[in-house]
Amino acid sequence: MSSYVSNAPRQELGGRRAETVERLFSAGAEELDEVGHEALTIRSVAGRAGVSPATAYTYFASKNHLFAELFWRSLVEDADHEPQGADAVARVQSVTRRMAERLAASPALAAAVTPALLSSDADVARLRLRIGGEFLDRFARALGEQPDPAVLEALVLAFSGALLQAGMGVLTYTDMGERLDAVVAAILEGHA
Amino acid sequence: MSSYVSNAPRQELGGRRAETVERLFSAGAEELDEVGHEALTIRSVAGRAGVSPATAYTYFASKNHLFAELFWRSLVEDADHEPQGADAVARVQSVTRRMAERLAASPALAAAVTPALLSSDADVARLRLRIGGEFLDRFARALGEQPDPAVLEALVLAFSGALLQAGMGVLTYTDMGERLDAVVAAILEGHA
DNA sequence: TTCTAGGTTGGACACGTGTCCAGTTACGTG
DNA sequence: CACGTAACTGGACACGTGTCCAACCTAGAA
Repeated sequence: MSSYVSNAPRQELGGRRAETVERLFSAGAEELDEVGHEALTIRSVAGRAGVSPATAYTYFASKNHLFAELFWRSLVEDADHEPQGADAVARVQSVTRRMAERLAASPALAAAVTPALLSSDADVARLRLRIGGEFLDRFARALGEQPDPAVLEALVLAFSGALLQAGMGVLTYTDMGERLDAVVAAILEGHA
Repeated sequence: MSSYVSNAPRQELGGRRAETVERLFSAGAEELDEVGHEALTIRSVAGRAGVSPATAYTYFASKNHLFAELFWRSLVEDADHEPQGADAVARVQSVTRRMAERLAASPALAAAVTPALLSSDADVARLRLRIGGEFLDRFARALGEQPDPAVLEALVLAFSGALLQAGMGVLTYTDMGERLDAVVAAILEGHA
């Protein structure tokens, strides 16, 4: 079942609904770092938001959709942040560092989103594409004019990989930042 | 609940059990590409293997554990394959190509394993580490002596990333092979 | 043959998921 | 104020998941 939120892109949803969805988002975020994504239930989120489960389900098709939506929000929240640094290496590193920091700051969300994005849910699929696009944009902007497509792709893949590894608990999100610095440098070496 | 299979590493399990588990593996693999990982049920696999669900659960802690175990098997099945090629680039590419081919050959398993490996299940966690180790080994071997650790890590991350993207359906597994060729070349450029 | 583990079984259990829909409540427009 | 519609509710539903355990086979040793 396809649900309301971000369903019709760019179309803000009206007054009452906006409030309800807002309350659901907050409740979701709180619940998430209180009990973690495993224990979180749409019903518990609904309860915390003072709303019935049925209502929650009109906004979010699934737990995974909620996670994806929360992640997307935290991503756009940070959209204004411009890559810092003189050369491409530094700029790309500033992007990965920034993302790693934000993930480290909300570990529960980070842990939730990786599996969530793999869901076959239609609403998740839509967000997945947007999120992927956003990553791509950020790297492209950091690289500057005429980026080598293979390099750009290598960066996106390495970053996704890091996300995956961290999601699996092989890497902590703070490690991730440091490791990616080296990886970025290695990838960009010889690509002035 | 921790289950039998690969629980005590290197310890083959005895006659009767070995047969049962074997039947479960085959049934699992068949079921997997007949109905896909979403629809697959431990109970249905048990049924197909001519075994009760309770029995199946003594071998596999969960659906995810089954997928991880199947993937691990398909990986070791291919362990003897040596990297081909004169230089590091070619050798690494032969590794990624090979993996991509195998994944393309069993798309259902590929689609199943990515989410499965993210499970917090203890049995899955164990396999996850082994699998990660295996990837690392293969790349290290392909790179030859004294590989630059950052390069090695970049490769592993890019590969995991590709796996993730393909798992999300952004990439087909056949695309994956080709794209990785370019990415590998880009990463290795300037690292003789 | 009888005994005894190791394996297997059936079936009930508690819980979570997402769906559905008839009925109720709140809002803003006339 | 009254009324229609948009939003919400409650509660039942079908289904899947993984757990548990007493009873039951079955093969091989005594």
